[in-house]
Amino acid sequence: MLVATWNVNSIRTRLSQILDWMNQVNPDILCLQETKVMDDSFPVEPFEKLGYSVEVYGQKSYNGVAIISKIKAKNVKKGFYGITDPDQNIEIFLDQKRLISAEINGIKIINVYVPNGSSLQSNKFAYKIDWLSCLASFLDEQEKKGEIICLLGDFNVAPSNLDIHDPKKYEEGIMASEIERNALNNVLKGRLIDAFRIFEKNTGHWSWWDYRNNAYELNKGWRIDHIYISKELSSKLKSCVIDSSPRGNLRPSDHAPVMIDLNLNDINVDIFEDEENFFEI
DNA sequence: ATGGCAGAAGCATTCTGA
Repeated sequence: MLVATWNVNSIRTRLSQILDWMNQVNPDILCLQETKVMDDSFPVEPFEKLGYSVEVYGQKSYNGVAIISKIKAKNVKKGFYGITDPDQNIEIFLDQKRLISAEINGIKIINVYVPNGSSLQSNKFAYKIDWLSCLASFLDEQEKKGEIICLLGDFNVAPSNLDIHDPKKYEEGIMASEIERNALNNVLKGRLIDAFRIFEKNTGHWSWWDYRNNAYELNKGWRIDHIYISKELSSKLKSCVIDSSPRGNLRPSDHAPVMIDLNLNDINVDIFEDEENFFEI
């Protein structure tokens, strides 16, 4: 089962590129971020023609997430919900559509578009840290329910200096600061694994290249789009790749898709049954 | 330190992103 994430930076502008990519790659689940469109304007039909079901949670101009899947998603939820931590106030996050979750093949798919934060001095940075704190509480609730998780999307955080083309230049800057990395690690809490790092230990692999300064041509990128999976799923993980080729398209998104392949041959497979073969982090 | 490039809204230019 192929599960992919892609910040497409406008579904309407990128539609033909997304369909082309889906025809080539044939993903089972594609999670999109920055769709930038209200739900009633989302181009659902082209995906349905390809045999996919579409779930959207969008707004005008900014943000917006979607889950596109061959198997219809169950228990679709939009935004944060079910958080019991009294310190969290989800009301303040309602106006920005950044999270959609659903059950597919017994796996809880959580598709996120984490706020960028602008700069460490900005109010938006505090919002980013608060949003990640709320996401941690949200994951706590999923863990309580015993959910098998695939948390994926645009995190706007490079987890380590290996994930930045010039870490010295961006040291303690936005997407690279210790505060953001700690906030992300507090979401993961060791219960979720970075699928990409199971296979690749070296630097030089990016999922985002700035539109400016010829960053893609110079391969000056960052790895900020991630797929995190429950430990229970790690024995089912066959691969995790970043497909940088769409970044070379005419009028590309500034992000590339990231994809995992899970070995779920039978939709009724009990994913709890062989837990003896975990990868080490 | 700043801008650079791109998309949306809307029709000139501003806001936002990363």
